[in-house]
Amino acid sequence: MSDNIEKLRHSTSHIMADAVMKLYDNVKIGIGPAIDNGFYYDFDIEDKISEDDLPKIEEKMAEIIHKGHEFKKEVVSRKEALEIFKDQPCKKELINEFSEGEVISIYLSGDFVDLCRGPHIKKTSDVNVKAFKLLKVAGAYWKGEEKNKMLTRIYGTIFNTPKELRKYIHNYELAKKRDHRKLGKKLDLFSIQPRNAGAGLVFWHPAGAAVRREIEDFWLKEHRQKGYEFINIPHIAKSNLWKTSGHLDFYSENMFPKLELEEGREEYILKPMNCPGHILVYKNNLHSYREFPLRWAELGTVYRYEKTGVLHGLMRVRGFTQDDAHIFCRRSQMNEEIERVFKFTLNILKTFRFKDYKVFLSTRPHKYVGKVAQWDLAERALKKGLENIGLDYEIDPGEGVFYGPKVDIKIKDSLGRMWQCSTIQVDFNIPDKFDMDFVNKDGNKERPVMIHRAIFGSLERFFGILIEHYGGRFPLWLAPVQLKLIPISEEQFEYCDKLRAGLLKENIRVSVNNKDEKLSKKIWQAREMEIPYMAIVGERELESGKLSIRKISEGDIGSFTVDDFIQKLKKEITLKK
RNA sequence: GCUGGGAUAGCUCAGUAGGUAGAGCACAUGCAUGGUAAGCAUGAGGUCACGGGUUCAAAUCCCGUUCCCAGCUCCA
Repeated sequence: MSDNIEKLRHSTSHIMADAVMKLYDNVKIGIGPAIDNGFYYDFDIEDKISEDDLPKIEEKMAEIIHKGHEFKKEVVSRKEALEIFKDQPCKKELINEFSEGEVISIYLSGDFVDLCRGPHIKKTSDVNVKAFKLLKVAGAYWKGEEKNKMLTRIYGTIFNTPKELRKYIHNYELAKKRDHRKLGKKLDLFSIQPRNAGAGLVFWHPAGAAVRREIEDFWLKEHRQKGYEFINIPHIAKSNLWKTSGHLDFYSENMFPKLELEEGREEYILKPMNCPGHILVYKNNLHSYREFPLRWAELGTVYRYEKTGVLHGLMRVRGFTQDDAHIFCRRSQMNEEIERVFKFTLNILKTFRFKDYKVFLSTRPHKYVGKVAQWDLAERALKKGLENIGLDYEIDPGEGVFYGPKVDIKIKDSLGRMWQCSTIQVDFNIPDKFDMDFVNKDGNKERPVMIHRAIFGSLERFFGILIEHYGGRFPLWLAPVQLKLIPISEEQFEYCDKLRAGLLKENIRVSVNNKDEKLSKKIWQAREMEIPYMAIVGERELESGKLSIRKISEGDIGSFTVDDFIQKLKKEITLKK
């Protein structure tokens, strides 16, 4: 965002606050910054504001804009500031947080005054009234803390010109069409059935499951090549396991209630993570340094009790499958393993043509287990790994897991919301808790380092991201149906069935449209379902043994013999284009 | 969980001075046998989210619950 547009947005948020204060009684103001794509302002207000009220506020803003008030900066003392904002508790709180000697400035525009660092545009009339729009109303905790009061937040946006505003709104509408929840229904990929099964529980329909299977196969092959072995663990285990791991103490609010069998017998717990299970496999044998590093992977399904308000399509669910792996190694191997995981991860993301992601290093949280020195060591190891492969990253302070710091890769959805997918976590603590060891060169027991990692994160979330990333038009290798056979009339139904059987043998996902419809409609239907290839089969094709092929992105691409076309498809599938 | 808005056919949605429900698509049947982006007709399909209340009468008004949407907080 350029400084210019940021100034404009921030200034417009002042104008909005001014308008709201003029329209409603007893308005207390929070903060009102510029953000990506717009601005917001938070209000503590007795009246309820709904989206229906926005036009009214916009009108008032237009009035203020037309008045052309100058934005004037004044530097004031703490005492003066407290006097100016004597009726504004949020502002007073902020003023009192200024350290001694820090410059406190206010900005005036007309009779509106705000505690503000600036900078601002010159005057309110520099805002083009046709280039701003208020977008939505939402609640937001004061200072972003759940224990604080919830304020009313109004979001808006502004651009330099009305044309840019229209473009933004247009793009936003287009982006909404890519929403995986919408496409999931349209393409019949999955469903979530709160009434019949429960919120946040995903049903993968045949089309969605076909994509998942393809992703899983790819994942499996890649991991095997990288020296991973696969294990499987049960979905429930006695609660003492979760006591040992620390989950009962540190993670219980995200866990489903315990499963009680008989009165007085031990309870069972539905796993919210896979690591304790993997550790039990480890601990069932004696290990030598010679085996290391051990890389154990599993597509492990976990269940987490998430608050209803956070559930979101496939992106945030209550039951999901992680492409989890745990690497057990010596300390001396740790750095190399971390680097390997980073490279592996980036490589896999590249296959799905992801380029636009952000990397975060999350450090020690408030609630943590273990010793600070070990945390520091783990954080340094991750940092070093990131730097060695030259990956740009941001620090996310206090966002680590309770047992260790992590590096996350977050990917944007169609509306720009970031979702954590890949994660790599270095853990010295759970090995401690489980008293894990291996025999070193000298015949002594030594504690292994554990690296937890997932590349997709969860298959559900990754699938959601993928649907939006491709806008529902999956590349051939992932497409639920790769080829639609379209007979022109009933005369070719039988021939198409035969063709289908042959193509299935070649591992092509193919289906026949045997509806009693016109050709043009069948083409339209296949396009609606984003099927990459169609083969039109009429009398001519039946006689010649050729297929008339249509590619979704290019239209009619001519005719091919069946064998040639199979080779063409297979080549494209292998290349994962 | 919190703030605001919602929940009507498989899907997208109409249905405000309270009077027991409609459209398009999809589905089934019939007609049409169609050559590269939606042929015509007919039919079937709904405890209007769930539970309570007000009323002679509730999809419609009120309360609660569940879930959904946009944010916030929290997370893969």
